[in-house]
Amino acid sequence: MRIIFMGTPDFSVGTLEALVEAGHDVCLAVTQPDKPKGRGKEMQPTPVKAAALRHGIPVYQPEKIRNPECVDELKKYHADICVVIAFGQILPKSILELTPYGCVNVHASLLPKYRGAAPVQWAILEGEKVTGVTTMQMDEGLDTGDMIQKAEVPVAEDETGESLHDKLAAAGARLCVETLKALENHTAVFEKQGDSPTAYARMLDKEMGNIDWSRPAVNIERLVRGLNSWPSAYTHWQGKTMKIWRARAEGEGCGESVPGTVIKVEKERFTVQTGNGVLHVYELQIPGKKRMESGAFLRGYALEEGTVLTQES
RNA sequence: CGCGGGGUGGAGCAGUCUGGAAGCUCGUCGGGCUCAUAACCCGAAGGUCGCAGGUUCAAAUCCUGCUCCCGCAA
Repeated sequence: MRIIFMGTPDFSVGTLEALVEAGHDVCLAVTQPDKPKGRGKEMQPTPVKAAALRHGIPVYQPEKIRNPECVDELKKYHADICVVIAFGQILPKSILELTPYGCVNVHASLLPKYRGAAPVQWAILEGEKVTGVTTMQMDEGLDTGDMIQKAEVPVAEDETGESLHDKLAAAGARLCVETLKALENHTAVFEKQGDSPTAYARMLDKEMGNIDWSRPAVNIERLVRGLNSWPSAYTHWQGKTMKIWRARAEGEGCGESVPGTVIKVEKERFTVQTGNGVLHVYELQIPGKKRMESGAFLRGYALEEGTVLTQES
């Protein structure tokens, strides 16, 4: 099929390449404008743009896809279908109806669960054992279109936002190719979503990673895993930000110490009291340093039992 | 030129302000103790102190340039 691809971050790249690989004619890649990024605030192409350029696919980066001239631009390509995956802008009806097959979206959850911007991480934060990807025929609602196909992906015990992201990106790429095949063969079955049983998976932000030690340890562990590798869970120690990269919850009960207290320091880990249960910390990072094992941290810095980690710096 | 922290044996740190023999906690290797050990005791190896230049009798330490890493911000 002749495809207009719309996507922006890493998550989209695998699907773009799978479509090319499957022999489809990707005639245009629509992606967000370049933005200054990184420490030197240098302009960086989006991952989709970089991939498109590698494949010799034209790139279009509208500031606002809603502008009428964008629709005119897209019309020029006479595509059969638009494939949208993590594009980052809401599409107007005129674009949804632009091509014969309309717009198909790959969403990183088992819809109707976790509609919204960060379904991957929210599945971990909510403690899901299974999640997946869903393809759907887009409509004007946000992630509310009729579902076409799904693929389940189990959530591992030690799953992180990043590891799950990679798994789902790969699963989404495979599923998308399947879905296009079904559409082409007219064997696709559309299924209404109904109401979502979960809250809207709102965008992640840095503040979410600030650990509230009064919460249950299992929830904090999910926060650590779900927000790894971005934006990461963190706490404060000696006025410095301490990112927690790897931790495990254990037990129940609130103990005698206030939540956030380091109640035990061992050779390769230390243990923090939470509102319910304790959290063993295995890997962390402090400003100016790379991630390090707790053991390495404890050898170089004096972390004493009784120290309290706090939400405020 | 967005703000800031840092590069010291294999790991994590101290020492830098107030130049003057490389330190701490571990790891590794050898030996000992022990039923045994991630425990304890004894000993050993291992470092161009990120790179280059400068000042000095003398530089990890002061000055200049470069490079790599990281936190914040986006």
